[in-house]
Amino acid sequence: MTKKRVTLADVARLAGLSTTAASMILTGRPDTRLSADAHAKVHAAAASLGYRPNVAARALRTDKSRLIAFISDYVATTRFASGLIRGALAAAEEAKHVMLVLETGGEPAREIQALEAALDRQVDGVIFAAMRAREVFVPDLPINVPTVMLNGTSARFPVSVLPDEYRGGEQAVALLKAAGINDGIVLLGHNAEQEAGLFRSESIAQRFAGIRAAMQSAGMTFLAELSCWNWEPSHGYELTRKQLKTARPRAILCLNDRLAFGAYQALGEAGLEVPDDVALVSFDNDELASYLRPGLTTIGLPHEDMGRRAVELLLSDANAPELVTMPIIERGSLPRA
Amino acid sequence: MTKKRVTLADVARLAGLSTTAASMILTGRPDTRLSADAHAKVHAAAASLGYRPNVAARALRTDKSRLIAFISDYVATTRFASGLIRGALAAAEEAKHVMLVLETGGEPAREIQALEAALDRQVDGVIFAAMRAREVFVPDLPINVPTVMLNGTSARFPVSVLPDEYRGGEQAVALLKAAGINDGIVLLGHNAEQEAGLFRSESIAQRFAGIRAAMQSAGMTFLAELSCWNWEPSHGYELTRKQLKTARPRAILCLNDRLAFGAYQALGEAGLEVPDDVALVSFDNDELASYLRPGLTTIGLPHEDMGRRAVELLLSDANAPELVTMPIIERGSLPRA
DNA sequence: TGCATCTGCTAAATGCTTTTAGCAGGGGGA
DNA sequence: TCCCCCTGCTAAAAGCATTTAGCAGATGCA
Repeated sequence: MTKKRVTLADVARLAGLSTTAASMILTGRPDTRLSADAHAKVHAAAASLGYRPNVAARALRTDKSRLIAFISDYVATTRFASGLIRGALAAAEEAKHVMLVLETGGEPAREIQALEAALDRQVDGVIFAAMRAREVFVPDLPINVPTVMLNGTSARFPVSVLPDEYRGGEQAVALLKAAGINDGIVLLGHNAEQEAGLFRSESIAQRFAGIRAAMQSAGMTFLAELSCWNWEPSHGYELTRKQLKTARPRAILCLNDRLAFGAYQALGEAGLEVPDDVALVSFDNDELASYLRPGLTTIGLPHEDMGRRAVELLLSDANAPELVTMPIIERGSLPRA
Repeated sequence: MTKKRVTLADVARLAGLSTTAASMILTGRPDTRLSADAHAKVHAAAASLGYRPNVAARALRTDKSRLIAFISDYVATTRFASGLIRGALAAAEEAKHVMLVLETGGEPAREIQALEAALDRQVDGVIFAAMRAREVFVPDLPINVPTVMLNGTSARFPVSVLPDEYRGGEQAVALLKAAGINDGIVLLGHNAEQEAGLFRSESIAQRFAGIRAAMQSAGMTFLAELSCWNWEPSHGYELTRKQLKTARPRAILCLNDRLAFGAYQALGEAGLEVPDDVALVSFDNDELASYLRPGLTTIGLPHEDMGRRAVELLLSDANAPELVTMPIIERGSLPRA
């Protein structure tokens, strides 16, 4: 069980060459002058011994660890944004890197610890991921490796990966229009006047902005704008129920799928059919959206793509922020045009 | 930006002592004979220089990396079992370890690569996590660090962490009985006769076994057992609809929350009230369960606890499997007794 | 005074790989 | 013949921390 590790020296000895030669051959150096015979012998020896390099020793010498730190507030923790990790993991694997994941709960003390733990391990780069897109607190430690902000921004690190919410907002409105719905639309989750002083996140602000711009340029206005701070199913349910008592909308533009879920419940209770009586569009492409009947058409948060992109940017030393486009997931909650 | 790292030698120099002394003091060795004065000087020097040990160098010498590998098939990837990671991450952090997460999609080639990547980095232990509890394939490589199976089992590694499904099954039945429901119960998701030759997983088999044992010892029988292989909302919906055409059950025991979700939809369409017309109990405590109205009472999968437990066992060199109890999450889908 | 023991500390080896500097021998050109 | 260059390879240093073995001086005891 506790066999000694086989080291490069063992390989070299078996091959009858120096460790220098073995190292050069196994790391695939290009400009070496070692003979084909030497190559063959070293590879054979390595294979027969089952040699695996000691990454710690290599890291010590080269200062490269093929390790990426993924530091997030709640991403791993919450099923909601886990697509970010999934994409990052996949891209890291393709680039033959490995990912250290650290969760901080958004607490500064833990953020410092996480970053220190990562830096101590000579990570080749760090990704700061936020569950909800926002200005992220980054501990004030010297970081001398590439850094990218995922689903968040930081004044200190310019390269970030965010969903293109503005266009997403526009698309939601476009979907309604394409379905022939021009009025009787209720916006569920936000009321510009009531929430005037409040700020959710830059990303959500973009979503609003895209929606409003598209509405305006199409000459459309909302029948009502229903505000609530938390976007949970129960709020969607209550707000929709209340709305139904005053005027039945032709469509509901929901600011996320959980609100839409609540709206479905209220609509169902009222005996209203989706999409014929009232249509819905929403945002996020939460798992829920596909469970609903009929399925909810929604502008998806491209978490997985974003995660991928983050490690790609990290590894390519990019230096500009990137917006990734939100996919339109058409299901059955809008009438066919 | 690219300042040289400060090394132990720098600290020692500033403190006017040897690196030996600095090392001993900073690692907090117990039986050293260094003076209080020396301790103070070294700590002061380390603090003023912002010294951080080079983990690679330390790992090289000590063969300990304070790194745990979390190798899973689909856990990080799927929001479903992400609680496993969450718990593991939290426990690792408490134990001042850091977690490498690797995802394999259940593909042997990737599993080998993941394990090699982990072993190359001198991890102090590895956790093999499976999304669905099952006999897990573990690559046939020499592993000379503690290993625990999380939500799965392996003949090679005896220590595993599994949910106590048998008791969970019993509890679900007990809940029904406690609510005064003794008959008219349909089991949604499994039919013992029809699925005779089929095997889902040991864990699910335990769930069935617990249910049957409890039914039998209470002298109860099912009104019907509805079989379907995949436990998605749409199946729950269809099966429940069909059942409603022949006989209305007093209660539905759903094998997971997604099936229950589908059942709610069918019940709603039929104008039936939960829990007064028909009651439901289910398994998993999926996020969905709390969104339903009324909330779904369910026997939860204790993923987070399991994840925690896995790293605790790993770090304590345990050698026996462990069953973690499934919590009863009471919401509103059963009548109050 | 002489010897053993303790106190407080350090030199040097060690872990494994990468990389720099350079060696030995053969061939070509003058 | 002499010198230079090329080929194919290696010795040794470097990277940073931990750990073993042991040294110098002080103290205790007879």
